[in-house]
Amino acid sequence: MKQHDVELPKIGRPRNFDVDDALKKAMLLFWEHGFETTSMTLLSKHMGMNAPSIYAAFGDKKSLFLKALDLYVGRLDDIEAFFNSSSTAFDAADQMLKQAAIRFTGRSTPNGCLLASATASGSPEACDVQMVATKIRMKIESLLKNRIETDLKIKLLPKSTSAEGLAGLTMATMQGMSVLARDGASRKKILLIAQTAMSAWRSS
Amino acid sequence: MKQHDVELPKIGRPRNFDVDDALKKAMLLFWEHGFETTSMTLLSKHMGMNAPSIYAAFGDKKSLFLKALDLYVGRLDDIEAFFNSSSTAFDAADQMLKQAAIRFTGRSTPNGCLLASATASGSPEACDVQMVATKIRMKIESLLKNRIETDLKIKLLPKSTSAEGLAGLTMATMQGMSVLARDGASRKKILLIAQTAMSAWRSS
DNA sequence: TCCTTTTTGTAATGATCGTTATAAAACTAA
DNA sequence: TTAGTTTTATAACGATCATTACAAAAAGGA
Repeated sequence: MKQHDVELPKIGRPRNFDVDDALKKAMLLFWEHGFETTSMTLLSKHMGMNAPSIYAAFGDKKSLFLKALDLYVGRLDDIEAFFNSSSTAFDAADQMLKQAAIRFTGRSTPNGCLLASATASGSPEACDVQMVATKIRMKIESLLKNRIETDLKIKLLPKSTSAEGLAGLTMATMQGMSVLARDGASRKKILLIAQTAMSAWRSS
Repeated sequence: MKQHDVELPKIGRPRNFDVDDALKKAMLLFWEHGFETTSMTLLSKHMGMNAPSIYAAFGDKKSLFLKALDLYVGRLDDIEAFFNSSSTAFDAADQMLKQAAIRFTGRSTPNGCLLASATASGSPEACDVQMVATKIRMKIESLLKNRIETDLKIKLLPKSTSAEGLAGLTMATMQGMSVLARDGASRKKILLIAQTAMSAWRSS
């Protein structure tokens, strides 16, 4: 899906790069090396653009990262729609973990989760970037918790179920799977962890 | 516990810093900001030592980080002994998660886990430091898996139990709890996640 | 052709990075 | 006091950081 929020000028020297392609390459670099530990030099090299072109097209490094993060996460509305269209909260969480396991162990992408690792640590100057990642995680967890509470209301889950506990465990498992994936764990192993986490739903 | 691997010289100008205290301060900084994103300038300031003193006492930044990591993790033999002295594998994992939850939400320490966040991302030059953290995680998981298999042999756990799945889930949960703790989740919340994760043991 | 507009490539900016050369300071031993 | 040893503080090192000034290049419109 192309981004058409930046309309191309009709006159002037034409660009010799594709905006979406360049952003995707930036995303992959941030995914692999993190926000602060990916240098503009490396970005410039892999994006096939000189630094001034990057700044003209995406703004400074922080803006570029936030755009890359958006590209990685996708629209939160879509996640909400996915949760709500799932037949059960269990299915929603199960599918999310399975898809995460697959994404974290892709052959043509870095291991782990961009959201989990790219801003896991940082200097004091980058704390606002960390806060953006934090807000995304909290939003996803909140959406999942709401979905669980829906099932609780219609007695699809036992009354003893802790929506906060299950939503929190699901998020923690997902972010933890990222760490293990970065350590080199196989897709089979990560999928097994996801499945094992879901077994907590049957006896909480 | 003092480190006595470096014996003090009897002559020469006396040091005006305490080795263990300085290392602890370095550990706290790495814990909060990560390996690459903690500068020598910041370390120097908080350790109360000039850069040359740091280099003389601890070696370069990488050596200092590895010593701080050792101080944080403690002896792996102790972890193994703790696992083996636990009455069950379940208790071992439960205690580990509970203690982690408490450690990740300490009032006088940074949130989250140094091991999880300090090397979560990094430039290509720092990949050997990441590998050290990876090896520690894999070792702990291996010890836990062995402990689970012991219980499996004496039928303390159902035959259908996946030692790899439970050990992996426990590690993933722990590392994931670190992310949520860094996001500001309360100790109560992190403890609830730990407890919820342990419920997977009752129905795997 | 010339003007305007936009992107390009090059090279530079000041700041900060990790690390170290140097010499004064502070101690013990003689 | 003097010599020897170690740590101190200062200041510098070259490298790299994110960012930008500048001018040539490449297009459309006149």
